[in-house]
Amino acid sequence: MDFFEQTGVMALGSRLRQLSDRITKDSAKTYQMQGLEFEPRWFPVFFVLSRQGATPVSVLAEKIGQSHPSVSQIARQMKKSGLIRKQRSKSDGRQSVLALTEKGQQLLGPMEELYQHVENGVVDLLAETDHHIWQAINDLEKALDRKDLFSRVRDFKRAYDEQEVEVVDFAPQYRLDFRNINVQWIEAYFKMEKEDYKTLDDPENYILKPGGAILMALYKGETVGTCALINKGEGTYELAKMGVLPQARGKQIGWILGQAAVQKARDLGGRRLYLESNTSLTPALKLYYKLGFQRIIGAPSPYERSDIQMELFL
Amino acid sequence: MDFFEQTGVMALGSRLRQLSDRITKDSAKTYQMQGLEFEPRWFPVFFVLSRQGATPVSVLAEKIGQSHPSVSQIARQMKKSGLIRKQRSKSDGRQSVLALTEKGQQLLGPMEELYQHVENGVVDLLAETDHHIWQAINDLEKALDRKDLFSRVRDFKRAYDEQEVEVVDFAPQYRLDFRNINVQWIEAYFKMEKEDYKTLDDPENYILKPGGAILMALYKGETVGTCALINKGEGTYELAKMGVLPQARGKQIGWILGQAAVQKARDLGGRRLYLESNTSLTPALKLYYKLGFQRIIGAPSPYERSDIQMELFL
DNA sequence: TATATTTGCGTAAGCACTTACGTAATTGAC
DNA sequence: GTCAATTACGTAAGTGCTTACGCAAATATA
Repeated sequence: MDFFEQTGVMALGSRLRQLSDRITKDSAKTYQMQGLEFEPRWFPVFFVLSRQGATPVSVLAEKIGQSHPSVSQIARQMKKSGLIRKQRSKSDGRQSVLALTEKGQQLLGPMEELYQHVENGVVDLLAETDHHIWQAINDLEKALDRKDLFSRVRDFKRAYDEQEVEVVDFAPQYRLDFRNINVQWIEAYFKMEKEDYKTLDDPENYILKPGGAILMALYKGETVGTCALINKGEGTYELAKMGVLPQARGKQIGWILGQAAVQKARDLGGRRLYLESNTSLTPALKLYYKLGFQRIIGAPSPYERSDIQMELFL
Repeated sequence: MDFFEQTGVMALGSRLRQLSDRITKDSAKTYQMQGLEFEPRWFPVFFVLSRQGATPVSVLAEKIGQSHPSVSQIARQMKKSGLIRKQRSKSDGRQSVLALTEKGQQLLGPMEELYQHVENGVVDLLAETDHHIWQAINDLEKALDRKDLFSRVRDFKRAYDEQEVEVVDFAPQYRLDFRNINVQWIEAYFKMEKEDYKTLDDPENYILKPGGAILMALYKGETVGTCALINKGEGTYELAKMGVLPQARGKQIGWILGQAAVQKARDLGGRRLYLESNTSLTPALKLYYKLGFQRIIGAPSPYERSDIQMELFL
């Protein structure tokens, strides 16, 4: 299986499944050999019932680490085979309590014997390995419990992306990018309004000259996002024209850009940031909350698409 | 998951599956995070196609260690997503050759980046474990390739059973067992014949006195099988009345009993063993062949159920 | 005490594989 | 060259799990 050597760890899930299938298939054969009409998937339930006696479905599910429908299905099969009995709990009418029948009890002997053979077989098998799978799985599960694989990968990606993202001040060569990025997102969700054309076509006069600012986000040197601060007087700036290209989403660019904008507003001597948005843009709103903005009511808006307003005191 | 600590290794298959599911689920999230519309199960196929270029379905299946229908299904999904192209091979009209499309090629960049993040995440994860899962799986698979789990377990069971089986000579207290075991199997497959009653009801006079022998097999002290040698004169003995109780099957009792019978025939000075059976009793015939018997034709039979005759020179 | 919420569990459907099976193309045997 | 055997692969159905959903019983809240 040198395929897995090449892919490294990307196909770990696939590989574990193959191993699991292989071992489950062999288990099935051992039951048959022992003359037992018993399926490998029943084992966890059987085991718990044999040690604990009658147990409700949900408790079983929790103990064996599977979902309750799984236990429910196993129960149906085992009941059909006459190994278990199912009863409503008297103390709690919702619970369905499973217990071994006579026939189920009779399996205990041959089962114990089989455990012994399997134990021996596995010891024999593991004697040939340098690295102990059982402990390795234990260690792995504990490590995953502490922090799952996704979170670990995500953190590495974030660190990588952050290092590739750069926020720079507006310069004439960005005029077209500034316009395009904004047109892109506005047209994706709404319609361009008169107000939009004014500022996007001539940002120097409408934003910069009155004491505002424009920031550009670069990812690996490419312009992928932008936002503007519009001077509203009395220390208030409006955070507006904030957009990130769809192909660059998921790289924390909005977050980095947003933080830079807040800092820029402070640098400009601002005391309060203000923005207008639309409740349908949930990811954007989440970002604003994360940046510290809070919802306010009132104040008339020049944008038709605005149905929520927020502010942040610096 | 202290459940698995208790079951030991019996639920290894189940446990590996849970691990696999857990990791696959996390993988799916990493693709999403990277902004890729890509499913974990596609990865092996994608990987091979990206390294090797166009490849037929069966070759892919072999390389990634899955069945060809699995590749076929993955191919359908990936084609629907526009990542691959499917073409009949020109050199072999049966083959369906898969290759990445333009869109598929475009995934290569982001994918490579993701590999890096996942690699980092996994290294981070494994740094917390004392036992290395990757090597452990490698070792385990190699050990399974040498001899699979079932064979190992089976061998331990055989050794155990053999040690629990004892073959003893007939004694008066076995008269009922001898009769019952034979009636049991004869009635399960055929009908009792007059000849049967004679020998089963009075084995001393019909078998032992004329110079024959009867062996009883005991499993953990219980009588579970029997067979008889009937003296036919001129150094020929008939192996007959051989039966093992159904609940004791799969413990090599027939084999042990058969070997003992052959040895007993030699001890009695026999030169040739002879038997009659029925072609519908395949497990029995397999045993006889294994003991060294060969099929012969001719010779009249007193049994109606006999349709095959075999002999073995001692 | 009524009512909303939560809990237990069954059914249905989905997912990532598998085996079983059918069909068409190729190869081998004579 | 013909015909049987083999090979490639698609579809269908099965397996061992999952999530989604709905109903009824129990519990919390007012």
